Amino acid sequence: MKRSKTVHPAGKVTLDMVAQASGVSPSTVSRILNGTAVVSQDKKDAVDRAIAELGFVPNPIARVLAGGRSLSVGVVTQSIDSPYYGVALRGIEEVLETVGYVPLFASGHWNAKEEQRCIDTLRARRVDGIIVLTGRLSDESLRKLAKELPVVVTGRTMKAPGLYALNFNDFEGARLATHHLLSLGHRQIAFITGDPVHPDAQERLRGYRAALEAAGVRYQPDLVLPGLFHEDSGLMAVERLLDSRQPFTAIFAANDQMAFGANLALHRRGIRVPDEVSIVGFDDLAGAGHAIPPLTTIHQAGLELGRCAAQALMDLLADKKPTAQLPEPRLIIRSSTRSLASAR
Amino acid sequence: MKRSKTVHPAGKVTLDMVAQASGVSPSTVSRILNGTAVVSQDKKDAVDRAIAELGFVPNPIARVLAGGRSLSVGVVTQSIDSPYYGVALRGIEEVLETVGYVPLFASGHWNAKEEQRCIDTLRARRVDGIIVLTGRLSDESLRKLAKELPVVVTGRTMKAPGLYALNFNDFEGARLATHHLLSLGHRQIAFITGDPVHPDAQERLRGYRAALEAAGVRYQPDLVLPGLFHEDSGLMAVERLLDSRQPFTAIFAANDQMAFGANLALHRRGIRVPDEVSIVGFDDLAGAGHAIPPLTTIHQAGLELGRCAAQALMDLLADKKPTAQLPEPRLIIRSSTRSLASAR
DNA sequence: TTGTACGCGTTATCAT
DNA sequence: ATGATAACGCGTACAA
Repeated sequence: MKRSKTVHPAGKVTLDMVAQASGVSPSTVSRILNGTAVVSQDKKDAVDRAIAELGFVPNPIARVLAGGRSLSVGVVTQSIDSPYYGVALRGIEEVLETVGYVPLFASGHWNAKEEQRCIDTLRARRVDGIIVLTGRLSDESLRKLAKELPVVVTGRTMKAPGLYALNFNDFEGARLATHHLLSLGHRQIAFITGDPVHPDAQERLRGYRAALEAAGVRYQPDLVLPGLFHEDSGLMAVERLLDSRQPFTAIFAANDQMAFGANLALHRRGIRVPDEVSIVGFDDLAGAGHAIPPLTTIHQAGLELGRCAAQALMDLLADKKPTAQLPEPRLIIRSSTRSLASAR
Repeated sequence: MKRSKTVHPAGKVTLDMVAQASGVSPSTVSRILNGTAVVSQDKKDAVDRAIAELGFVPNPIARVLAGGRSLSVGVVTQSIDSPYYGVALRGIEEVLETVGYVPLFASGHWNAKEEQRCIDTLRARRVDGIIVLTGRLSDESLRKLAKELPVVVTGRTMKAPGLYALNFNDFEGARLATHHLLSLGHRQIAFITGDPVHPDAQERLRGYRAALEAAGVRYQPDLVLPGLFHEDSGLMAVERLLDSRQPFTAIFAANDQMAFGANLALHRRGIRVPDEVSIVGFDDLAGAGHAIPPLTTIHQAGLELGRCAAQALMDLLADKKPTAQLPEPRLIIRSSTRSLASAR
C-alpha cells in the first residue's frame, strides 16, 4: 500500500485547523494567504509547513462571503460555440490561469436583455471583474456597470472610469482586403456586408468604400449585398448577385463564414475560384487555411483579443493602468485570390 | 422621471429583510424559497409579495456556504474552443438554463492531470454535479468522484453508483460510413485513424474493419494511415498515401477535420473530389455542409450530447434514474462521395 | 406550522 | 506584528 497522503480535493481542512497546527491565530494565517500584511518569517514558515502537511485548500466560497476576492472573472460571450470568440475564450483562460483566476462564462446570444441577465448572474456569483466580448449592451449600461466593478469590453471604442475598451481596427482590415483585390487588378468587387447592427459590419463597409475611393474606383451600391455573418447568408447573397447579372470579378465578404458560403454558391454554379472570381474573407478562422481553395483573409487575432482582454482586466484589478493593445490587422494571402490579368 | 424601481442586480436585499418586511422568521422565508417544508398559504403569499417588492435575489454564495445547493454544475471539456464539443456546451447551457442552473466550464486539454485539476477547482466552487466530456481520466477516478457527487460522463461506457455514462456509437457510425463507400462500388478505401489513445478512434477503426469484412473486402493495413484528429494530420496522411503509390479510390477519415485536410491534399495534387476520389468524414461539424465539396459525413449530435448529459445530471440530482440516450449515428450524404462506376 | 440559535470558512476591524 | 471578535447571508437542527 502506497504511503501517499490522499489529499481531499474539496478539502475539509480549514484555515482554523492550519492555525491550530501551526500555533498562530486564524487571522495570521489569512494574512499570510493573502499577503494582506507583514508577518514574521518564522510564523510564516510554520504556517506554510502546516498548509503543506494538512493539504489545506482555501474555500473560495467562504472567502467571498467574508468580503474577500473571489479570484474569478465573468466573461459574457455571445455564443459559447462561436468559431471566432471561441479562441478568444481560450486566450482568456490562458492568462487567467497563470495568475490563479478562473473564468465564468455566460452567453448573451446577441441580445442586450440576455447579456444583462448574464451580468446579473455573474455579479451574484461575486466575480471580481467582467469581460464583455462585444455584444449589444449600450455604452451607458457598461459605464454604469464599471462603477461597481472593473470592466473590459471589446468591439467598441469608449472611455470611462473603471472600464477599458479594446477594439480591433475593422476599418483598416477591410481597407487592406479591398486594396489587395484592387492591386490585383479587380475593379468590380462585390461586398457582402455583415449584420448592420454590428458596429464591426459598418466599419468594414467603410473600409471597403475608402479603399475604392482611394483607388478612384466608383462605388456601386448594386455590388454590396446584405449578409448576416453566417454561411447561408453569404451563399444567398452570391446567388442573388449572380441572378442580377451584375458583372463582378471579386468578392469581399465581411467575415470568413460568409466567404465560405459565397465560395459554395460559386462552386454550385461551376464558377471557379480564384480562376474566374477571387474571394477574400475576414477573421482568419481556424478552418480558413484548409478550405478549398485556402482562403485569403484578414487575420483578426481572436487569441490575442482574449489574452489582451484578460490582461487588461488583471491590470484594472491591480489598480494599474491597462496598456494592452490589439495587433493591427494583417492580410493573409492564400489561394482564393488571383490577379485579374491571369484570370480567364 | 420614470417611476421604475431600480433593483440592485447583486441585491443588497437579504433574506432577513424579506422576513422582516413580511413579518415572518428568516427560516420560514428560507423554507418557502427551497420548498423545504410546508408553509401556510397566507404567509407564503406575504413572503412572495415582499420578495417581489424588495427585488430580493438569494445570494448563491451564502447559500452554498450554509450547506445548500449551489445550483451550478461543473463541466470539464477539453478545449473551450473545440468545434465539436463547443456545440455540446451550448446544449448543456440550454437545458441548464431552463431549470435555473448555471454551468461552470473548465478545460482539461486532453490531459488527465489537468482534468483532475479542473475537477478540484470545480469542487472547490461547490458545484452540485459534474459533467465530464470524454477526456483521459481513468474510469477509476471517475468512479471515486461519483461517490462524492453526481457525475455524467460522455465518450465511454461504464456503470457506477452516482454516475451515468453516455456514449456515442462510434463503431456503428464508422461501419455506416464505410458501408456507404462500399455500396458505391469502392473497394480500395483508405482510412485515416484518430489518435489511438482515444477509445473513439479505436471504435471507428473497428467499424471500418467490420464493414470491410462484412462485404468480403480484404483489409489492407497499408491503407490505414495514422492521424491525430486535426486538419494537418489528415493532410499529411494523404500525402504519404499518395507518395506510397498505393491505389485507392476513396478515403474515410475518422473525423471531419482530418477529412478537410485530406481534401486539401488531394486538391493540391489536382485530384478531384468526388470525381476521382470520394471522401467521408465523421462528426458533421458546422462547416461540413459548406466545404467544397460539401462533405458526406456521419452526423454525431454534439448538441444532443450536451442536452442529454445535462438532462441526465439533472435527473441524478433529483434522485431520478436518468434515461437519456444519444441518437444513433446517421449518414449524411452530401457531395464528396460518388459511385465508383461514374468516377473517372 | 413556525421561530430560535447556531454553524458554514473566511476576511476585516479593532484592539493590543 | 498579532490576536480576538464580529460580520458575510443563508440553511437547518431543535425547540415550541
